[in-house]
Amino acid sequence: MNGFLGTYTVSLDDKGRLNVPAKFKGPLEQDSPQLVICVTDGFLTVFPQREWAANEEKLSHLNAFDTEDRTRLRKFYARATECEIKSGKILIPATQREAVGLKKEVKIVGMSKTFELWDPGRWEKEHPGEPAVL
Amino acid sequence: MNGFLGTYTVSLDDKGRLNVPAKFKGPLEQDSPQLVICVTDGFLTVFPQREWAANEEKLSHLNAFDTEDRTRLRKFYARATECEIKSGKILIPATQREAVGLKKEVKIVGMSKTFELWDPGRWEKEHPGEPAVL
DNA sequence: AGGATTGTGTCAGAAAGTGTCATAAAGTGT
DNA sequence: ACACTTTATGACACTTTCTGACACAATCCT
Repeated sequence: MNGFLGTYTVSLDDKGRLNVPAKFKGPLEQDSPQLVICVTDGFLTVFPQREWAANEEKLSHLNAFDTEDRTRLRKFYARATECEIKSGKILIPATQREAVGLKKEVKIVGMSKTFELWDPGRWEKEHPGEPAVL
Repeated sequence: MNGFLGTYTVSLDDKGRLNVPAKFKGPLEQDSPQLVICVTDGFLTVFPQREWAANEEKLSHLNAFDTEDRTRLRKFYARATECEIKSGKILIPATQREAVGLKKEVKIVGMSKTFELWDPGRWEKEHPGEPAVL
């Protein structure tokens, strides 16, 4: 498997659940249904459990007793939420949807080890050169 | 399990009890209902029993006869209180609520092994870059 | 002791999250 | 091009969680 590739437009259901495209289901569920969704600059990044753990590892040198380090840790942890795929769908917490302006339609962008969720409008604004269908 | 992640806004009830979000209940109650709440710089840090013990361990090399070390220890111990989750809620002692200005609304910020309690106003002031909803 | 304050358990209604299914749409093989 | 399979959508019923409130217990104070 080559990880998450490609761009899809999918819809959120009435409760804000993302319908995960079939191509992403495999890689996502293969090690565990757990995943972490993190607010990044204007979009959401979805980390499969294993990948999140790898990133967390990189912060292990920071000292939770140090005020500055704590601020750095907070930036990382405060914006994240643990989620799960259930029945092929992922519930995106309302706060996170609002943080990046997700409405009914969502662009899913594969980034190999992770993937991103964008509001189509914002995606278009930040990637004006991209082919329309993507 | 990834520890405490994410930011939630919850309310204190009429007696100052924190409604612990469902996602935090598991990790909090798993080893014991005991926890320690400590006044840090303008917010409260909540340590599950086990995590508090681990931190205490790290301070064990400090020398209680050394003036500076004693100051450091005092910072840690004097500001802490032992609490418990009961019926899914944690009673935050009035002195601690007042120390960091907690009113009806409280921001809960996951920090992996621990989590923090902030007054929303203060949080906003110290983290102006954060997405508004967080 | 009596009264005030603080702490605890519980519950009902509202809000948010979850499972399932029917239909529609897209993809596949012949 | 056709029949068939897989995937996506929207809807609904159901469950869990959150909130605010109340009643009661324990503690403190004078």
